[in-house]
Amino acid sequence: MALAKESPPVSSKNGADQEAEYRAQTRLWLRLLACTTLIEGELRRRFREEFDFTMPRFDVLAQLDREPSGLVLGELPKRLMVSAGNLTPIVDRLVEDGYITRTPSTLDRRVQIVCMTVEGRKTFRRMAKSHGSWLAELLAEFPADKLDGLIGKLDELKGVVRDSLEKP
Amino acid sequence: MALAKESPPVSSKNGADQEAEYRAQTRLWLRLLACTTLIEGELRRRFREEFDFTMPRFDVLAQLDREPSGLVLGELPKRLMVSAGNLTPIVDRLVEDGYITRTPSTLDRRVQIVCMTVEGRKTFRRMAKSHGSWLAELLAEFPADKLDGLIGKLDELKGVVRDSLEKP
DNA sequence: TCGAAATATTTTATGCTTAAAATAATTTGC
DNA sequence: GCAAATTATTTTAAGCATAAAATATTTCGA
Repeated sequence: MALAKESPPVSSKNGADQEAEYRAQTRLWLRLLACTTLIEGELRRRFREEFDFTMPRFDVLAQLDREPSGLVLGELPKRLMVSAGNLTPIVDRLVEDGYITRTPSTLDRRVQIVCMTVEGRKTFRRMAKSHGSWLAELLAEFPADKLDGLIGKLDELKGVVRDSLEKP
Repeated sequence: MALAKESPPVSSKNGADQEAEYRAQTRLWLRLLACTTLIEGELRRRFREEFDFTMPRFDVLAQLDREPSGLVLGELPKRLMVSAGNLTPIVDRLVEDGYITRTPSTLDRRVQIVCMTVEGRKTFRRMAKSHGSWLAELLAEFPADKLDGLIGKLDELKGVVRDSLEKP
């Protein structure tokens, strides 16, 4: 039913219609992407307008906020699911701006520890509060009793995708 | 129950715990972002490895595939939810590579019509088939009977977010 | 112990993305 | 008709993202 809404399957001469097999999965992906793009764009805009900040910078601070004693630099790319090279200039600037510190480990000179400063923590907490309220506002009309259900389904989705990526 | 899993609410001296009010929405956003990031990364990787192509380029072709007579250039940023300036170099390169044409309108010299070439359509169809099968593979373990339900919930989510963005 | 493999991080090249300003053409209001 | 507003598109500047190569350090193995 919902499957045929956008464009009806076209029967192929060669038997099975490959395209139709993929349709539901493709539709799911397009919806997921649309939701994420919409929300991300609005969050980005607000971060810029209200705090002259970016989401990737906020994401780094969010990781460090939960680690009072700091994090090994190499943990950040893993947790944030971005490449290591990507983080270098972002961390550079957060250090320059005084939000975090970057300290070489005395045990292993390849390793560095990044840690939020007091000032950084203060700024982060303020932004995090706004971030939460922006989301609450954007999603206000989504039925509250369906929130947990959707979260659960997305958890499941994340699990199957991750499994699929790890196995082959 | 699921609400308190990641980090338990901390009661505030000032009465209501603001953070707790936002928690469910924030969790939803983080799941959404995680799913999208996982899938997008894998699709990007495969596009590059298999076709030496990028997703933004594929997205432009996907729009044009449905428009045999082409599209006014200005329609693309709207449909793809990206800025106009963003598309300029992407369209430039697709023209250079012979996948699409860009023709100035005779009626209004500000306007240009973009249209897929025969070669472009052939290439796109080939990539689209792979794209569908990659998604089918990534999502294979997601229960088929829950697919439409999740799509529907995401449609609803998209609706409420869009409404929230249009009104204020 | 000393050369090779492994690990942590940065650099480089390329491409996407935005916002804001610039350019060019058309339409509107007087 | 013609100046001003509008519309379509490109340019610019800044930042994010990746992959691949480079650098520096440590660990491992013969």
